[in-house]
Amino acid sequence: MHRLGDLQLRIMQILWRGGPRTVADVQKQLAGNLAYTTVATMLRKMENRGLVCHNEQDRKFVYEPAVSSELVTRNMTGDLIDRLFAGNLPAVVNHLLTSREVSGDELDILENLIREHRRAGGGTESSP
Amino acid sequence: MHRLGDLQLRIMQILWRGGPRTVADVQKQLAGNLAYTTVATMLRKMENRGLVCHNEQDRKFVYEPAVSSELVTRNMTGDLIDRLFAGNLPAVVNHLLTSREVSGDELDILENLIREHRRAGGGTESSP
DNA sequence: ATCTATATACTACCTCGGTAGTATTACCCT
DNA sequence: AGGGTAATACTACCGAGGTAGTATATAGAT
Repeated sequence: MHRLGDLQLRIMQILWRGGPRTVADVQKQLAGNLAYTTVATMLRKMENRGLVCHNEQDRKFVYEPAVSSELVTRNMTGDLIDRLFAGNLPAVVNHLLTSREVSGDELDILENLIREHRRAGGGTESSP
Repeated sequence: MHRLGDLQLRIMQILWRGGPRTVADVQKQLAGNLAYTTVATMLRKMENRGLVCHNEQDRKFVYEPAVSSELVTRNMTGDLIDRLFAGNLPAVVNHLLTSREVSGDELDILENLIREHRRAGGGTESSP
């Protein structure tokens, strides 16, 4: 469902930041001088896809996200994990650890994340 | 560099398995009855992109991967992590833990992964 | 009343993934 | 030698992301 291209994702990220939202503002915040009409066209296409919506105000379209950052992130990562790792979460993390430079500090953070998640009731008990 | 579509990735996965590699074999192993020419065309396009290469043998093209599974996996995950998480690995793991059902067993496995990785010399010491 | 600046709408074009039909080549069998 | 069979080559087409030009409406200034 949600497989966003580069430009679309960058636009969503601008809208998610909650700042200004007219076409002109989005264009200004997009690094890389895209034509005004390019941004406007993209926003219209994205609205057709249900990614954003707009209100008219003062003759200008003011856009806002129609889907949350969490949902898009979840869909996109889930999609990749299914395609590359058959949904196997430990395989993902293993790949991340072995294919990247991970600092000791980061390893600490990861351990804490897991600990907290376990305490926070996360963990579908499986083998009792 | 490496942003593979669904069909391309499924074909690579078949080739990575090391089994038979003629067009007919790839077609057979692809679930979902695609036309023979579809598979052949896709393989030719993928060869142009440097994803696979072929040798002729007995009047048949025998394909094999030109890039490793590890490289493609690394590029695709890295691409997504850069686009969604600005390269922040802990943010990725945090998202994975909070957006999915993770069993207690899986949490154990993750902790072990991190421990082993730390022992195995992984961990670019940062704050000495 | 008209001109100008700005905003949106429409259209066009390119690339790429995906899908497949048609054409061509070459082997093999009788 | 001729015909079937199986392989590759070429071409075409669709949808989507991305890019932008042209047309049109409209508010504001003089």
